[in-house]
Amino acid sequence: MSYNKKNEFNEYQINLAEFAKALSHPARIAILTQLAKKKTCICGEIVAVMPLAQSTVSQHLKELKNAGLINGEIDGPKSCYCINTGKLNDLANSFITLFGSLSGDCCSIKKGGDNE
Amino acid sequence: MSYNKKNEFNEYQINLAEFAKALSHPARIAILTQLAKKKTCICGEIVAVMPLAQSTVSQHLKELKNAGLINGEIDGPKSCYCINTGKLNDLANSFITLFGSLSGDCCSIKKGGDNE
DNA sequence: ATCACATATCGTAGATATACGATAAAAAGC
DNA sequence: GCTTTTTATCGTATATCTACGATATGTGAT
Repeated sequence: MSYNKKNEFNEYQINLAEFAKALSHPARIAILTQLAKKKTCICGEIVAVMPLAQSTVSQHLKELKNAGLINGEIDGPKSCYCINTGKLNDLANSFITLFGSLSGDCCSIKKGGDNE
Repeated sequence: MSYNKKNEFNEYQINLAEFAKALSHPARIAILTQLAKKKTCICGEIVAVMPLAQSTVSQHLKELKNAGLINGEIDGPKSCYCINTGKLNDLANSFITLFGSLSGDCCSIKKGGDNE
């Protein structure tokens, strides 16, 4: 019947979840980190640094682009990516706000020591 | 041959990605928000507020628990959940650090205006 | 012991995600 | 125009996620 109920939540929750999803693979974290490290926006270089096939990296780049976290531009035969700082900061701030709102103390459950 | 290469990334990246994955569904964001709102740790109440079946909510709770973001405790016939503030703050801080490191300015790509 | 209630787990169907190689597309150089 | 280089897309197999109903489990009351 229904195999996806994501849309029944509110936009704020959907947005945050989508952002989190974009970051939910180590390769995508690694790509973002790499893009930040070399301020010039590499592309084939990313492939070289990753333990993944070129096509797979390209797919991850596409997802990051779809999420709006990076921009891409064609530069001759190469492609040139860089972080979309505005969007990323926006979402990061939403996340930080969420974290803040979650930090309240909780009920009676054992605290201290048990961290997992 | 290999359908999962996540382990070929470093631990930091894997940890952040797992945290992000735990947050990558609106239902789980909603659950955390709800847990924070009512400081007393509800459980059946969560089901009541969600557009999901009881078993589905239970599954989401389990994932959050596996990720270490919430604690669960049996309280009579009910189950009682609450946010694991320590772990959540830890991970949140890692994320905030990541965001900080990504905020550098980028190459020549058009800036301003294009926010996807 | 039995019943009622709350929750967890099982089984499962369909959707998505992740990975790859193969191939297409687009630009630069010959 | 053809080749090389670089990247994107297609087709695909397998794994994982998401959802549900059904059922098991566990507790408290009767």
